[in-house]
Amino acid sequence: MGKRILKHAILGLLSKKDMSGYDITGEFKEEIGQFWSAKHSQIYIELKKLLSENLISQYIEMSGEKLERKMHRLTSEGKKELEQWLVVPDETIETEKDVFILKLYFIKHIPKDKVEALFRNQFNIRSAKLAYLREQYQQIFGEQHPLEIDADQLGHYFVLTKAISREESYVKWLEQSLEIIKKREY
Amino acid sequence: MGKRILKHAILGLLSKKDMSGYDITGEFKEEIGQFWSAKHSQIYIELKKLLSENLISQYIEMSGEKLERKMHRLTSEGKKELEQWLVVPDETIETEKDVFILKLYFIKHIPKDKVEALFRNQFNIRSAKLAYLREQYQQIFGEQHPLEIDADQLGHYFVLTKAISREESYVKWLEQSLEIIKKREY
DNA sequence: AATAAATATGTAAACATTAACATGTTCAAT
DNA sequence: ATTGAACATGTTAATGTTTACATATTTATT
Repeated sequence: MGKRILKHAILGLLSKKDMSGYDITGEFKEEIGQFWSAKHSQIYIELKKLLSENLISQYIEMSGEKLERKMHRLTSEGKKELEQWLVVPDETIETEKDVFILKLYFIKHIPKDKVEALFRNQFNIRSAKLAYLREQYQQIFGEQHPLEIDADQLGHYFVLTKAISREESYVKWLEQSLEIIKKREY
Repeated sequence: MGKRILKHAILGLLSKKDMSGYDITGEFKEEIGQFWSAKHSQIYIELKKLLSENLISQYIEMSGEKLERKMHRLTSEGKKELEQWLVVPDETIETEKDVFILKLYFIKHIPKDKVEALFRNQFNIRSAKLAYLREQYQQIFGEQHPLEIDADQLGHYFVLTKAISREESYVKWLEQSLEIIKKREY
């Protein structure tokens, strides 16, 4: 990190439509949250920074009589910044941190029954995630062929298929590994 | 984060053998670095913290005449702390951040030729990583059957197979997705 | 003998992230 | 009418992480 990813993630989200900080917080709870996310406390601060950098502008929309929604819109500068960032290839890959696998590296110090419990827990969480992602896919793309997907939806398509692929691979590996654990005298 | 993962990662590494800060830094450049890593600046500070918490002890080993290696060893308290941490199932999964996929979500704003360049770049990096991991696997486990692997090596086996599985899935998805990009008018 | 790479440890500043604190509005259900 | 959930925005403190600064030794190569 240290590369202002959140800055550009927000610029990207705002390139789709104007949003409030609350909206952006919500986006990170949807599919893109599988690959980047942030808490509202960080988002409001980043929005301020982007305003002071003139990459976005702000206007107020009212929800009812008193409740303000501070909406944000990309400036032409912001759009330029986003487009420049998007085309730069990343030479290195950051560590995709995974505490479960880290723990497994130290399996020697985990009693066999606890290992099985850890595996089952991880299997349940990952399976649930996979089911959710597949449901999302069905709802949005149904039986649509990838070549027929609207250009506006292509980013969404790739994110969803990537997330599904990641979880399928994870679940499959969990099943295979648990089998090994069970079969071994340990 | 905010859950002292590095603390426990270091305790775990020290459970295998006594190590210096430099050694630990090196470990995070090996396979376990696929799932957790830290820079030496963070590690030396964490070691100090662990010392003050009495979870590790320190002694000096000399490399030559003047060059000190400050070795660290788990205390019984440290071992207990590690064992307790290992068996706690994690209820939530942290976002596995991936800047490439984040960028892809905003593909609408990337010119087609640049998209292909980004894909090729990612393909090259991921393929190289996969090749390295497979080589490691061959060197360490060869044609050995998982049921015959030494208990001491089991953690290593799972970390390596998980990393390989992750990269295989990634590369496959990259190939399929690039095919779609190429076939579409975009 | 000189040099570069690897070994070895540390600190400081900047930046990123989370958790907790803090407040108020609107909408839906009872 | 009340209550709870969702909507909405912010700040502060603590923690985690990276980058850059800083220094010195040992080993292998030329």
